[in-house]
Amino acid sequence: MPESKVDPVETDLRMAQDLLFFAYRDFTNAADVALAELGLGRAHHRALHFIGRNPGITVSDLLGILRITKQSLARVLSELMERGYVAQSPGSTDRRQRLLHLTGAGITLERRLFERQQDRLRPAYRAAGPDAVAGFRRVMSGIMDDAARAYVDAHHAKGD
Amino acid sequence: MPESKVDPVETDLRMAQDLLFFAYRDFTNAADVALAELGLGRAHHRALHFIGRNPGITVSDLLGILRITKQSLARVLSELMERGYVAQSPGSTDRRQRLLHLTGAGITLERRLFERQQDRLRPAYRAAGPDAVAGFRRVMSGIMDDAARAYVDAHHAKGD
DNA sequence: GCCGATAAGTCAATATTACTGACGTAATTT
DNA sequence: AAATTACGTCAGTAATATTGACTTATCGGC
Repeated sequence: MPESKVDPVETDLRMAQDLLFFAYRDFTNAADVALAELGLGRAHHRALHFIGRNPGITVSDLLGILRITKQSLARVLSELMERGYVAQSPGSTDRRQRLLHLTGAGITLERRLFERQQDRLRPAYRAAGPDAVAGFRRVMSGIMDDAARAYVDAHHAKGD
Repeated sequence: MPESKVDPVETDLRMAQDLLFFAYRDFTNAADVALAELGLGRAHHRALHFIGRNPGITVSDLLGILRITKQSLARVLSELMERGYVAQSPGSTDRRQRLLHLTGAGITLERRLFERQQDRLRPAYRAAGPDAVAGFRRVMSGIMDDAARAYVDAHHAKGD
């Protein structure tokens, strides 16, 4: 593979800065209207997403994914629990743990937010085609750090 | 192109949520250490980037790109001007405008921040290869809105 | 069974980034 | 001359994040 020796030129990397800024801005914006109706923000959406994708996740594992402080997460989590979107249950082997999961209402809300993001994502994927999507995956995986890449690999294994 | 009829399945779209979160998180984090040393934040970096890529940009055009309010930008811009990273000059045809550009120090700082992001981007691009990068571009362009796509197309035309 | 380490929650204070709405000034357009 | 535009600014507020210290309950090793 001779292309792996070709150094990406600076203009390519400049473009990537723009792509990441705009795509992330508009992708996250997609769910904002639905969130604002409920008085919730993006931090709540992120928590809902990762709890929904990882039912029974511990607080410390969630902290490790989000990379925010315990205090920042505590506010978001207690609001989500007050409103009945998230519930806790003590760990079966380790009772210090409070395993997090979405309630029925939480699943419904998370799905609604996901649908708004699908509206942006689905046309982009269809227009770009499967090969482009595979390339997108490879580049995005390469940008994130090792721990994040391990998470993605574990959750979205090839034959999954 | 039969693949354009294939609907992306939900697991693909779920993966995209993870990819966007982690790649954006780690990409933006890359410049944070250098920013923190100077007491600056990501908002300052974003302004430096778009002024640097668009010398002479007007305040309202910059507002349209960043999609923040005038007040949020004002604070960031005045800090950057106080510290001598950004300067203004009146528009030649329309003297109401304050055209923004980086000073020598601003160019140096922006380049330093860019280098930290290159450290993440360059290995990802090299490992993924040119075809993957092209796919990455197509998908990311598809996710952003029309105005953002027009900006990217104008700034990074095929034969550029 | 004791004891250090761990999981989680909490308190207090603060910073960054963002928002809304209103108002003022200068320059341009009609 | 009047309306509009570009920019700046003031006041108040909200969401998200931070650091540091402290408590409670539980676990694991000795």
